[in-house]
Amino acid sequence: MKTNSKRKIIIVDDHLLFSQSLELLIKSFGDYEVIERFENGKVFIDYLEQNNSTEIDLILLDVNMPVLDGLSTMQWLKDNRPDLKVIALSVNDDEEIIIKMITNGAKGYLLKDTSPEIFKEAIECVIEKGFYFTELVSGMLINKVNSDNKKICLKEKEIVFIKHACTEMTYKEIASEMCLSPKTIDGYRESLFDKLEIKTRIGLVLYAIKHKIVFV
Amino acid sequence: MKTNSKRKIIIVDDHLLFSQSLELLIKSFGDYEVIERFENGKVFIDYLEQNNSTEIDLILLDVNMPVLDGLSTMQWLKDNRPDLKVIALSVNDDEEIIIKMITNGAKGYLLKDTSPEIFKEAIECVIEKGFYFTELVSGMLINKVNSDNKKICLKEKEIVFIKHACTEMTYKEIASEMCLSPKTIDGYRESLFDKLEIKTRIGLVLYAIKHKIVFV
DNA sequence: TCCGGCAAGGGGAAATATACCCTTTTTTGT
DNA sequence: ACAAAAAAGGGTATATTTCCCCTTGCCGGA
Repeated sequence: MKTNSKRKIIIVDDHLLFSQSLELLIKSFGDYEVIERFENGKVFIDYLEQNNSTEIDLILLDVNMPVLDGLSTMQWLKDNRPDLKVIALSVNDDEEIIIKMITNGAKGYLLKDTSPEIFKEAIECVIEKGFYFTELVSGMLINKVNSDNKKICLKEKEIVFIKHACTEMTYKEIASEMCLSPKTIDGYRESLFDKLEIKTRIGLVLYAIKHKIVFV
Repeated sequence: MKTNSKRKIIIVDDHLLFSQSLELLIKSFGDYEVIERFENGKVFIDYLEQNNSTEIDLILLDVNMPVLDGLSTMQWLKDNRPDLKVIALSVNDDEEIIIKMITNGAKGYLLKDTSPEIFKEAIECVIEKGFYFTELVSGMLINKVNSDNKKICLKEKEIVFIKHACTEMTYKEIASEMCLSPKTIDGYRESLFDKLEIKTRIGLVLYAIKHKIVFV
């Protein structure tokens, strides 16, 4: 199966220190070569569009990047190059992101505090067998399919309202900002309190921040 | 000045992929060797206490680590080993953290998306001249000394109150929780609104989260 | 030592803002 | 055309915010 040429890997990561260092690490494994490095999803996609016939064995994709992040890049890959194998790399173990990366086709998800040995194993595994999941990730997948039935879904208007609720505006001001009656806003509030199992606007703010609806 | 032996560097970073890769990068520069790597501040300090006479030319210290983070480690170094030169490494440019790292004696602060060339320059500069600051960091330092006069300082009771305010408790409940009259709580609230230039409890919650008084 | 100031803790009262419940009108999808 | 949402209103009870005042204790200067 394997030819005498080395496996071709691409790194997409905005942390230049990391990506350049990682290239050295990968080289030290012997069987691999890093053919390209990109500092965000945008330049990587540009490259793919220019060079759509290049042979690529594996992509190491950082999740947190400027311009075009790992998730958006993964979504593009799912639609345009589902043949490419991707291992997502990230510093955080945010369940939501991990699930999304995998449902968009990532073949593995590694934290950056993974040991080089595991890392090497993951690369080999994805290239040979097609996937590699750590216990952390498998656990999340199982956890997800079990709790997927009662997922809370917020409508667009509700999201807008929540964002406004996370400011010092009064409900009355929010209503006029959204061109709705204060009473309608009152309705949004009440149904959200019910849905999210909270009792006060403070609870709503905490929920919004925790679930990354608003950023601080 | 320089002997024929290489400069001795220690890396403290929980991202094993990064730290091992970085070691390779540093080696590739030629003049340096990584004599030890640690995965958090605690094990690093343990090492220092066991080997207090080891010659160390430079420490590369990650800011975000489990167990004992970069800031706490820096504080320990300031008190116990102010002779050691440290370059802080981080993915985020949080002004507060940067300032704190530097006031605790860090000789440089680099983002992980720094290019390897700048990185090499920073290492050389810190070892030879004693410090290296990027424009980003210098800008923050200037910005800081200009606004340092009106620094907000919160008292312990106020902090406790703020933490309670970031829950769904009413002020009355907070008062009884803190064994104070609701009126006293009202006084805290009013003076904080004034001090922090906010108008509502929502503003207080946002302030608390932004300034890491409470965590979400 | 006395006195003024100041900070912490507490109070009254009034104006808004929030929260909750229930009903009516309008839109919308099919 | 009809049921289901969405939008809006009425009314009321609490909570929050604002403003001004009072006591007590402590500390530093005259």
